[in-house]
Amino acid sequence: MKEGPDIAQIGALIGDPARANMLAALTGGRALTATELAGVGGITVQTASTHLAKLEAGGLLAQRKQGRHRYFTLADEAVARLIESMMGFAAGRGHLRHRPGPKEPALRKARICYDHLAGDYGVRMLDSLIASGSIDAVGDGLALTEKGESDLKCIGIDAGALRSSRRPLCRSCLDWSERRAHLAGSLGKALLSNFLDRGWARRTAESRSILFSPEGDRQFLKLFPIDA
Amino acid sequence: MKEGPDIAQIGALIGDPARANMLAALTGGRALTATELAGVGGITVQTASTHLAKLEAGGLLAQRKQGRHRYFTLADEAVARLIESMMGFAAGRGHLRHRPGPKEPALRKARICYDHLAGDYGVRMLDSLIASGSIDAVGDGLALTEKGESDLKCIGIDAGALRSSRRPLCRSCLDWSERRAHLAGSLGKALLSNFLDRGWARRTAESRSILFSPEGDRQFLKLFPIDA
DNA sequence: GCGATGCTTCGGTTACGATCGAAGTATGAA
DNA sequence: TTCATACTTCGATCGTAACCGAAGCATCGC
Repeated sequence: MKEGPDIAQIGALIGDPARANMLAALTGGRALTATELAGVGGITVQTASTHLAKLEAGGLLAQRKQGRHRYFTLADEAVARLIESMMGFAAGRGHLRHRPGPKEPALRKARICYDHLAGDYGVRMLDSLIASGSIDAVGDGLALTEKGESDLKCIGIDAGALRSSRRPLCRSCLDWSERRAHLAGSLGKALLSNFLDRGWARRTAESRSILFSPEGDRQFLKLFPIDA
Repeated sequence: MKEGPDIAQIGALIGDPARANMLAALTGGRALTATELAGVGGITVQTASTHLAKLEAGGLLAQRKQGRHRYFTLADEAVARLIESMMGFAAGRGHLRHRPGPKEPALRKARICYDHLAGDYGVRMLDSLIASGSIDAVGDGLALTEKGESDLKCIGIDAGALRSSRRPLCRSCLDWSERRAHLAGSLGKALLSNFLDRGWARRTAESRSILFSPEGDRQFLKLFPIDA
């Protein structure tokens, strides 16, 4: 009965709480050192080291040596998608690790998902882009319209350049907190970078949450209105 | 750092080889008894029983008592999608459990994926539907066109009726053997049922593969041509 | 009622892997 | 060179969970 690919291997890799925590932290897109990841996982560096070696051997992580540090990241976007999709699934089943805590509200409002904006703001942005006719939604799929392309140019995003990369321009990503889609892909990444560059928002040190400044908040809500 | 849903729990559930085998077998869509699943997992019934209880407690399985049998199925389509997406991921990383065996070719040609057609034939069918303008593909999304709706009516499928269900009509599902999309959703299910009803193909007892009769093969290839 | 079948629960064994202390390697700083 | 930092490897411990035999329920056929 051994048919098809081996999902048990990956399942087991993700199945350890310490490893799952590390992977979730890396979904934040930032490269982290072994010591930082040990903190995230609640274990010593030695243990973390063996975990990280396993994750790398399993193809989930990539590492980059830099001086005496070793920075770990998710191997590629596919890993990030897998983790996020499992989070979405888990959230739907009520497999929550804890009761809503203090940091939760900020996370639900806006957080980073690999390299793009997620949470309430991420969902709102996509809704608004669809409502304004900048993005076409067909089923699960998303496509940038001509109107969208010219609108984006106004805020300084060149969709044509993004299109040349092998990565899909628009991709929908299921949000585990909102249970609705937000915008991923290279366009999602470009938009978030744009907000950060403008100083509308900034990433936080240890968490995945994105903090908007009062002014950035105002601008964002103006740029992506929601009709009643 | 405990942020978000608990993916470790589901990872661990899928992470055991015996459980992974059972889940993969249930992706075949057929309801299986505990004894059958024990065989699939290569373990005794006692062990299988505890595994199944865990999977049910985790929300991955549903069971239905019928006489002295107990039939297990995946809890819902979301579970099937999760499993298939993990298979796609695993296949992409080369996490294969074994060298291609004797049953492989049949599986690659046509197999069942929860309740719709996958494998080479599944991919071909979707390609053909898109090429003929029956289905619109935008990004990852799929939508049935008016032409598609009337074409389907000719072979006896009422898309309007399917639309009334809560389940999406068209959904793309990544094929782990072909690494390309095939058609899922209620329409995917309806098409496969149609082929089975017509006697073009039949399911096999223990495997996920779908066997086409010579006549069914001819009809299928005629109905879903591929342009050079 | 009886025995047979399908499945679960209990008890005990076993093995694997997560864990950490301690020692070893590499890089940087002084 | 010497010390400090970042990380890995080694070795040993410990817990958990997978596993099966045997016994316990439930349901069917007779």
